[in-house]
Amino acid sequence: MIDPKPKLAPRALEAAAEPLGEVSIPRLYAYHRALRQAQAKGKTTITSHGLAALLGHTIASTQIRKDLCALGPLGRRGQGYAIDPLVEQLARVLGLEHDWRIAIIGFGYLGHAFATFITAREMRFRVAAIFDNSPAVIGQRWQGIVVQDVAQIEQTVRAAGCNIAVIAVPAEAAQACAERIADLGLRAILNFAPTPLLLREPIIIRNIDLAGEMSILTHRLSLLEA
Amino acid sequence: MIDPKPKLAPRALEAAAEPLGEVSIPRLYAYHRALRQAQAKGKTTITSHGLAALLGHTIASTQIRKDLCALGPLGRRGQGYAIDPLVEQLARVLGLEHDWRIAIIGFGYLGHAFATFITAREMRFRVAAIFDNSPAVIGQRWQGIVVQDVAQIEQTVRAAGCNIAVIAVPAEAAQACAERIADLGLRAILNFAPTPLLLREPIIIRNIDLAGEMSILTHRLSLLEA
DNA sequence: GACTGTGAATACCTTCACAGCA
DNA sequence: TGCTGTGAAGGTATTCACAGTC
Repeated sequence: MIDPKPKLAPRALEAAAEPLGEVSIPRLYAYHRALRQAQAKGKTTITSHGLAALLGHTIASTQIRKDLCALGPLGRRGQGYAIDPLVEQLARVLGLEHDWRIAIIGFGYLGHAFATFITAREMRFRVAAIFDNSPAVIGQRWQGIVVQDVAQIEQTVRAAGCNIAVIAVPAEAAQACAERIADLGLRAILNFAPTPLLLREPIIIRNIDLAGEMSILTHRLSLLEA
Repeated sequence: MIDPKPKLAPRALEAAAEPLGEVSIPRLYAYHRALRQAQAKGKTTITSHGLAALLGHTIASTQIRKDLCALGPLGRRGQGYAIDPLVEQLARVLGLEHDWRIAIIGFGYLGHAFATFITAREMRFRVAAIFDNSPAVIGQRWQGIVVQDVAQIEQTVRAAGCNIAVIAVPAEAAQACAERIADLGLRAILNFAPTPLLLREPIIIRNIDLAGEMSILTHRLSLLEA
């Protein structure tokens, strides 16, 4: 008999491995964003080509169909997709139904910028606690939230019921912050510090490496000049 | 992230080197960063395993060798790599030899944070012009640079000799900014606005989609709960 | 005819295994 | 023995081609 499942790489130790590719998620989010705009304009159906056009053809319509097809039977052949159920299903898959409570650690310009940015666009993301270690910053208010001393992380994060941490501290301090966050039982970190976070627990980590992004630009620019 | 996947005529790369994979560049940058730290500690040689350890084993040593091997004959079998020439070659490939002059468009929290962050770590990146459209911000100074009205982009960017633009304006304004930048002849954009930029010229674009990154976290968190 | 859904083909990336060299 | 360099294998993501449906 033929073995139906030779799959599964020795990846992180998660119970149910995701059936959905990591790279497709940001695309799904982009679809969601574009479709809500279409919704707001009163549109009720759309084709994969139409959606590609909304996205400036940065994603091929074939790719869009593949992605959406993986979420279930959402389209009608010959017709296109009904937008409402599509948006709903995307929100479900992306986990946008919950309200997420974010702890921001490090409230310099970056932490500040992130807080402002993420709450401006997405109602589902709520900043629930803010920490810094500078006396000049501790005690400040941002949208009614008082910036706490990082020493308070354990009590405050627990009390505020945070489930996502954003690390926006200098590289030297990031690892220690991450460990405390992990010990608290949080399972997701967005890390702006240009250093890898090493944790024993199975934490979901996304690194945003601004200097790394710049290096892609400079690399390709210098190729152009050659 | 959701970059157009620059098919682009590969003739642009020409004699320089074989097409270096897009994904490898941030890794090369991470090597560069780690190796400079090792340099600062007085180390002069390192093995691929040693470098992997410096990176917290987030990258396999095999991968490191593959990446470095693509840059030329840099290691000595049985010995390891001499750090100095390695750092030098990495800097060359990444385009870190030039001084890059950055124009920041949109000087809200995000633009401000980016300016501070990128100049703090990397001497090669210099902020050369800053723009905003808010009267409250125009005229402010940041490290000696006066924030200009966005209406001044054409004159100022040219005069300042900028070669990279960072777009940190609201989504609605991003496309127009990008077009003006492209018309000015700049060839690289780092875009924080959550909208695809559509340009006729072959511009190198990197999108940083903060909400998209968050959606990856929420997606995987909701899988864990299931 | 128009559009979705999907196996097959392709391109790309990473890991493995080991040859080559100090 | 220890380590780099590299072809081959294994996986994953994207594109193609077309069958299926309205």
